[in-house]
Amino acid sequence: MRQSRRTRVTPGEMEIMALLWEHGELSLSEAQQEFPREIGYTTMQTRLNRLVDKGLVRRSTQRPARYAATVSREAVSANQLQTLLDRVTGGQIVPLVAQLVGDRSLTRNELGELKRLIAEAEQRMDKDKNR
Amino acid sequence: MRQSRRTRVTPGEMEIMALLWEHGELSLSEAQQEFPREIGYTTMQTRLNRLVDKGLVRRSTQRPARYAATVSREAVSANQLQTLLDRVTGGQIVPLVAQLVGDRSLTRNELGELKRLIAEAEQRMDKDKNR
DNA sequence: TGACATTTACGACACAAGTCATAAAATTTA
DNA sequence: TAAATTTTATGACTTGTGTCGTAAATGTCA
Repeated sequence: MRQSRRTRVTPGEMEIMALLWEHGELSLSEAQQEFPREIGYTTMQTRLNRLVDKGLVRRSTQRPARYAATVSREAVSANQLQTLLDRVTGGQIVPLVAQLVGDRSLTRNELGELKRLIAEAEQRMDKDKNR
Repeated sequence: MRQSRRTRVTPGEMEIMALLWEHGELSLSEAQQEFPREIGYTTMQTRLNRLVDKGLVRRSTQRPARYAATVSREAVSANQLQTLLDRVTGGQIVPLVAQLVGDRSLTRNELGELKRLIAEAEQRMDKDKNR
């Protein structure tokens, strides 16, 4: 899990990361154009460079430099989820899921998928046991 | 749900809110002493006052003023969970739960509780249907 | 009441993050 | 190759948050 411990990513930084995760490598000008909002060219430049300083983005050496994420969306998501989990329920999953399914009305289909997820987890558990 | 839409709470602010949620009303000096880390008296003062400015904390008028949270832990948690949900899976619950149960090994007991949660949600759904 | 302690009001400084302007350097094109 | 365009490097300003110091106001007690 490398040095990823210090993966503190602000909402604003997430915007940029999301862009790179979606499009892959982007040049500065491409990044500016693909960005969902209006944003100054040099603003995008600064933000990308700061992400590079943090090690979350890599900049190629070729002439029109290309920027790409160095961490996966999954890794960052997992990290944020864990942080929230710790803060909201002290790391306990059940209460979090309770809040999740309790606060909104799920479709029958979603409920079915959740059941399937749990069944799979049980199977994995049985498998481990028999190993 | 009032104007709570703008409940953006930074990690640092959460520390203070957690303190108030746990202990209820606190005076400034109490807050400083109960705080898990060493923190300057006036630092705590500033942080509490800024939270008051934001409307997340209320300050009483009595002499040694008492500070108390104006929003519940549940409300803020729900808000943060929703934000994460939107960012990580575009608001879809199933993938989020998948990541949750997939990344770690749950106990048989936890799995049982999760099944119960889902069963309850199904019952609520049936109830609505028959109403 | 006068001294000591606590509480409060203010202001200051640092750093991270968002915003962008300007100008130098490199590349493209006429 | 010279002009126009694009890319890059710097620096600046702003806001929000964390950290305190100082001093005035208020409260307590001998």
